Amino acid sequence: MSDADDAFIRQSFDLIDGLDGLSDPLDVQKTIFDLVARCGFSYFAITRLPQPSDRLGPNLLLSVWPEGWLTHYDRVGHYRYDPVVRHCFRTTEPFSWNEAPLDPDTAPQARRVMEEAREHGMGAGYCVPIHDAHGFQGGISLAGERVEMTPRVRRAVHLLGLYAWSAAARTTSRRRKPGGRLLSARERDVLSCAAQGRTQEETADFLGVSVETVSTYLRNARTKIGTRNTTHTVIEALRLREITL
Amino acid sequence: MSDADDAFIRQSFDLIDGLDGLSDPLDVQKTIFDLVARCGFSYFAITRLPQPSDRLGPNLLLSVWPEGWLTHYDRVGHYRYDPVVRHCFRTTEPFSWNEAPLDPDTAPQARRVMEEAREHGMGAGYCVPIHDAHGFQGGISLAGERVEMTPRVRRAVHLLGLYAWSAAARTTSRRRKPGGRLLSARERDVLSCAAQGRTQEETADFLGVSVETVSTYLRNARTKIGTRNTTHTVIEALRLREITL
DNA sequence: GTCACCCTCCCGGTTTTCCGGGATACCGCG
DNA sequence: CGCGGTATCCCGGAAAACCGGGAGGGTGAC
Repeated sequence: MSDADDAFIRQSFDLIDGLDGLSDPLDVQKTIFDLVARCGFSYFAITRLPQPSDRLGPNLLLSVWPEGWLTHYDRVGHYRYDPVVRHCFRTTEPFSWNEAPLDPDTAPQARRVMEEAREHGMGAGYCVPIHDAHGFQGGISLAGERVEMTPRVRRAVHLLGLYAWSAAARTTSRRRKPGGRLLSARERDVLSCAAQGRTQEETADFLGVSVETVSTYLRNARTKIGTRNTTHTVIEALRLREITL
Repeated sequence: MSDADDAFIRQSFDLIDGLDGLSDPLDVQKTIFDLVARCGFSYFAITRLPQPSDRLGPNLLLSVWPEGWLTHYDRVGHYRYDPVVRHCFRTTEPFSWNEAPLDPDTAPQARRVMEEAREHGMGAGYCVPIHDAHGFQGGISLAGERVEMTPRVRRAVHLLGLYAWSAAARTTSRRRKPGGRLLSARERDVLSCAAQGRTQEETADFLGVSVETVSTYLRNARTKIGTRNTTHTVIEALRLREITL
């Protein structure tokens, strides 16, 4: 309720207002970092996540992160056990790192991740998970020696995280191009049809090609994604965002 | 940037701060409505959504809605064609009702929904979709004759919507009993297996039943959900949250 | 001007799923 | 005590999907 809070909130909104206009990811990074620093954090990272990957590096969008931490994190394979990452899959609410529960079966590894983070100057952190219509997409994490934010500042950070993430995803247009896609346009077409329950014949009709063509597309999609049948392929394509509902 | 905006934002944050303490849904409803009215809206609704339901009524959490609109909406079956609802499935970003795209195949029905809403005093609206780790969960819609909000107010409303929704969901403990589910446990099992690419035979092995049983489950699930084949059923079951990935 | 895709079509044979009948048994509700 | 729902199993024929080939034409890249 303090004036400091109000000032921070106003600045957050100012920043959010300004994000739309930015096109250089470094501008985004700098302005976000300024704000992040104002609430006591030393580091932050905005990252796309799940993806067929067990490393964080290739998925990082923007970050100001301790020297050597990322490479270490990836080399050791922390991604798989990081309780913060895991918790992101389950919740849409922002949370403090220490609130992330430890899975009983990977608790030792998880503790090690947190321990090593502490040694790198990140004794505490705050994470805003980002979900879209298909589930967990990524997140923004703030880190420092300690976290001390009023509930009100947390909420401002929550909102900031949502918009910062989309600005980061937009400006670092890593992928997104059809070149980055796995499937061809036609392959996506037939999978969309399949998802709607069409048979190959109906799909062929709908797309104005022969059944054999449709069959070929489905087969190619199967081998490309490495799936076992059409149902499996549709589900995976959905997860990979090759198609939408 | 105006003082009015700042005042609104401050009040939004005050309200959000206060939501945690409320346990009576009517208190939540009243305070939200006060705030909603301040940015020019006459109505609002907070609703849980997809669910095995083609009616909105049973899923409404809190609302201040025009007389007779809801019953009409449900009687006519608008839920299935409402472009605002449909758009909620695809996006996590708040949007104005007029930004919701019309699906080409249901455009006439969709236009009718919007037309009738207008006749009920809701010529414009603003919707904040709510998603959780499993996808679209519900939303909060504000409505009135016109929408005129500055970008900054929209963002405050966005944040407000997120917290109002969880407060509404928490206080109206309208729990969906497992009895409310459409499919039986076994039917869900076989669909999960199918989603992972298993054939009926493999599924039978996995579940320790005969292939015929698996086949029967799939068939029953098909007829229950009203789908055309396994792929279609899996997709729909996913949408209805009967199964998860 | 190859090379690599993509789009399109075709074939024959095999596997899988779908369809629409069954059947038995258990359980809870009224 | 039926009635409805679930869980389990069975059958035979029809339809659809899958498999592994082949093959021609287009386009863009190196």
